[in-house]
Amino acid sequence: MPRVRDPKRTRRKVLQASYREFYRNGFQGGSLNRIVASAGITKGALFHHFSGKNELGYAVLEEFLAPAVHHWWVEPLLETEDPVPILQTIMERFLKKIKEEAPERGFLFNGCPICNFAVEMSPLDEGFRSRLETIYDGWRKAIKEALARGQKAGTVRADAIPEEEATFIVASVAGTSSTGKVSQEIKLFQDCIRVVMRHLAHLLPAE
Amino acid sequence: MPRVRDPKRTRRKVLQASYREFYRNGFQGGSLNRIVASAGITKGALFHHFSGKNELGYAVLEEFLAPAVHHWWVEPLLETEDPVPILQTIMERFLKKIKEEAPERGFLFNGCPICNFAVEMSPLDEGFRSRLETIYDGWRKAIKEALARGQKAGTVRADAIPEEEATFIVASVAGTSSTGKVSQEIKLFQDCIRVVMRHLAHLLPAE
DNA sequence: CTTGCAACATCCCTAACGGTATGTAAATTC
DNA sequence: GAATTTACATACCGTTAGGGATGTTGCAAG
Repeated sequence: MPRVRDPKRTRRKVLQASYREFYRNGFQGGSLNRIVASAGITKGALFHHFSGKNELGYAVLEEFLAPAVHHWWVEPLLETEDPVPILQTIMERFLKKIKEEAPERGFLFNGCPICNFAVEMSPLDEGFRSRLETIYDGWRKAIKEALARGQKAGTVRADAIPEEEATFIVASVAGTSSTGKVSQEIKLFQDCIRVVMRHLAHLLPAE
Repeated sequence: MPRVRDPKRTRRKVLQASYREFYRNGFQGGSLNRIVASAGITKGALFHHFSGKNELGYAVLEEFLAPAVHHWWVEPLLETEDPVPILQTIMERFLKKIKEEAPERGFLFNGCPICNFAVEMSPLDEGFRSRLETIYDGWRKAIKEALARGQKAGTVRADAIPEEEATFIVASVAGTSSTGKVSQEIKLFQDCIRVVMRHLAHLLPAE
C-alpha cells in the first residue's frame, strides 16, 4: 500500500532488480518471484508494466545494456580520427573496473552481461537474438568506422581491415569475460587484455 | 521393458541425450524429463546411473567435453616444436566445421559447448566452476608449453609470452563462438578467425 | 537351481515456476 | 464531484521441475 504512486520509479525498480537477477542467475534461471521480492513490489505491479518474462528481458537489453555499450564504446569513438589510443584506453578502463570490483567481499565477476544473454538466449528466442544482434552491430560499427576514419587521417595502418578488426575486438571482450569468470583471477584478464593491447598497437602505422 | 540389459550403453545414451539437451537449452533450461524421453529410458534408469542433475552435467563435462578439447587442441600440440602452423590449422579446421554444419536445414550454430557451460554455470556452482577451470587450464597449458618449445627450437619469436598468448587464444575461441552465434553469419566467424590467424603469424620469428 | 544384487520401470510428491483473475485505491478527465 | 482509467495489491491457478519410494526383472555367482 504505497502512499504515493510513481509509475516511472516503479518501472525502473523492476528493471534494476531484473537486471541484477538475470545477471546473477541467467535469464532462464532468474525468478520473477525473486525479482518482485527484491524490488519490494508485487506481481501485479510487474505484470502491469511488462507483459511477461521475455518482455522484461528485452527491456533490460534495450534500456540498460544497449545504453551501456553506447556509453563505453560508441560515444568515445564518435568522430575521432585517432581511434587506437582510445581503444586502448577503453580496454584499460575495462581491466581497471574488474580490479576495482574484485577485492569486494564475496564479489564474483560475472562476465559481460550482454555476452551472458547472448550465449544463453540468442539461440532460444528470436526476440533476444535480434536485439542482441542490434547491440553487437552498433558496437562493431562504431569501431569499424573509427578505424576507417583513422586510416583516412593516417593514424591507422592502411592495410588493416576495419571490419575484421572490429569484429575481432568485440569477440575479444566477450571471450575475455567468459573465460575469465571461470578462474576469477585477475591475472587471466590481465594476460588477455595485454595481448589485445599489443594487437591494437600493431594497427598503428609502421614507422 | 528392454529384453537385453546393457548398463554401459544406457549410461552412454543418457550422457549423449543430456549433452544435446544442455547444448540446446542450457543447463538450467535443460529438462530431465526431455532427456529421458529422447534417450528412450525412464527416470529410474537416469537416477540409477546419476545421483542428480548436477552430477549429470559434471559427467557431460568430464566425459564428453574434456576429451573433445584434448582431441582438438591438446593432442595435436603435444611434443611439437613448431606450434604456430598447427594452431593455424586448428583454427582453420574450426572454421571449416562451422561452414560444413551451417547449410544444414534449420541448423543453428550454438557456440562452444564448454563456453556455454562456463558462462551459465561457473558462477552458480563450484562443481561446475572447478571442472571448467580444469578444462581451460589444460587447454591453455598445452598451447603455452607448445609455444615455449617453439621458442627453444627457434620456430617462435623469443619475445612472445607463451602464457599470455595461450590465454588469449583460448579466449578468442570462446569470444568468436559467443558473438558468432548471435548473427549466425559465417562472415563473422571468418573475419574473427582471420584476425587471429594474422596474430598467430606475428608469433613467427621476424626474418 | 536358487539367491542376491544390479539395472532398470512406475508412480508419486512437493516446491517453484510463469502467469491470470479479481479487487481496490489513487489519479486523471470531464 | 462523478466517472473513468491507471497503478498497483492479493490470491490463486495449471504446469513442470527435480527427485524419491517402491516395485520388478534380468543376470551372475555359488
